[in-house]
Amino acid sequence: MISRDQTAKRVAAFQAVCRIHGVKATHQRMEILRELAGTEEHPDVETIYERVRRRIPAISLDTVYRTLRLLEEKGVIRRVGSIKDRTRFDANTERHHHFVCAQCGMIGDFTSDVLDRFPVPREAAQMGSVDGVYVELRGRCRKCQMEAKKPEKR
Amino acid sequence: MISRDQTAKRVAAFQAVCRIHGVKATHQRMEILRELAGTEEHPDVETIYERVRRRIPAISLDTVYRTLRLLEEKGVIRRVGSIKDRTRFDANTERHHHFVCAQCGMIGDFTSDVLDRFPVPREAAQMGSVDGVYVELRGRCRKCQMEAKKPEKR
DNA sequence: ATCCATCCAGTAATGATTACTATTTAATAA
DNA sequence: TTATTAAATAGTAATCATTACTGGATGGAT
Repeated sequence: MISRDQTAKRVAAFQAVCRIHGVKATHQRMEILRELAGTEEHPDVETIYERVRRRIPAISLDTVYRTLRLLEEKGVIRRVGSIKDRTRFDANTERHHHFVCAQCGMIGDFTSDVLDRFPVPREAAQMGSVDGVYVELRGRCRKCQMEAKKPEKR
Repeated sequence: MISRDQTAKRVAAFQAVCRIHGVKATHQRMEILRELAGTEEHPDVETIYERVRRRIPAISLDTVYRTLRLLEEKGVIRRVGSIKDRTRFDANTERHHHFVCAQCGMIGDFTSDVLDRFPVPREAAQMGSVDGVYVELRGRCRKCQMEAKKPEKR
């Protein structure tokens, strides 16, 4: 669980970004960010929509999409999860990487000094300038491993 | 460019896979794989479709999608490129990683001993079993860098 | 408190991918 | 080689996530 302080900090940071970029810090935007900043689940758009709806029943799905695009543009959040159909989001912009369960889609954060110090190979450097490294470990999460072992459920 | 030998080898390997798994090695499937195995471009579905159409004019887009799914299931090809909308494919199943140009979508292969030896952090290992590591370097390719420098084109 | 550019709700449109069905074909054996 | 049959294909419709559009609503500077 993310601490209230941490969540509040991220929301406050967004308000600062709004002033700088001249975009409005509306109720909808704050709630969407608050929702994302308060979880480690890396939710998808539909999930964020459902949850924000509990606070703002009339909010539209398009607003959620638009807001997430805006937040990403401003560098406040990031898109996570390769290949898969539904895009998932992360309000943690500190340097970290992801473990993804191929079965249930669970995403977990981890850090790695090795990856942080990763020297770009000459071979790759020759292709162009490198802005970032995206790393994803793929596997089967603990929970899915357990369930695979005891197929007692019918 | 991929050598004819290499391409032929990949196609032959697929025929073997077909016999083992009891799926038919049809003309369409062979041509789709031949197309993908003969390029280093990591093409998307539409591109593969257009190219195979030159050899099999009546082929349907659905067949291309179905075949690529099949090839991926059998471990003959891989999906590449995170986040983006159009999925791209790679017939090179040897251990390697990708450089992706955020501007034009160019994808290049590279290898890295550091990444191949990457020890899964305890933190990540606790989340579950790790099957694979997906690494992607994101940046701007040489060509796009050049074009950005001389904005003479109107 | 007012004004106006920006934003939002509701809904339609888009674009990639998948599903469906009647017809064709690959693979096996006679 | 030909017959047989399950599997594969072509053509097209359907689906699903995401994006676009529009008239009405709202944040925030004055």
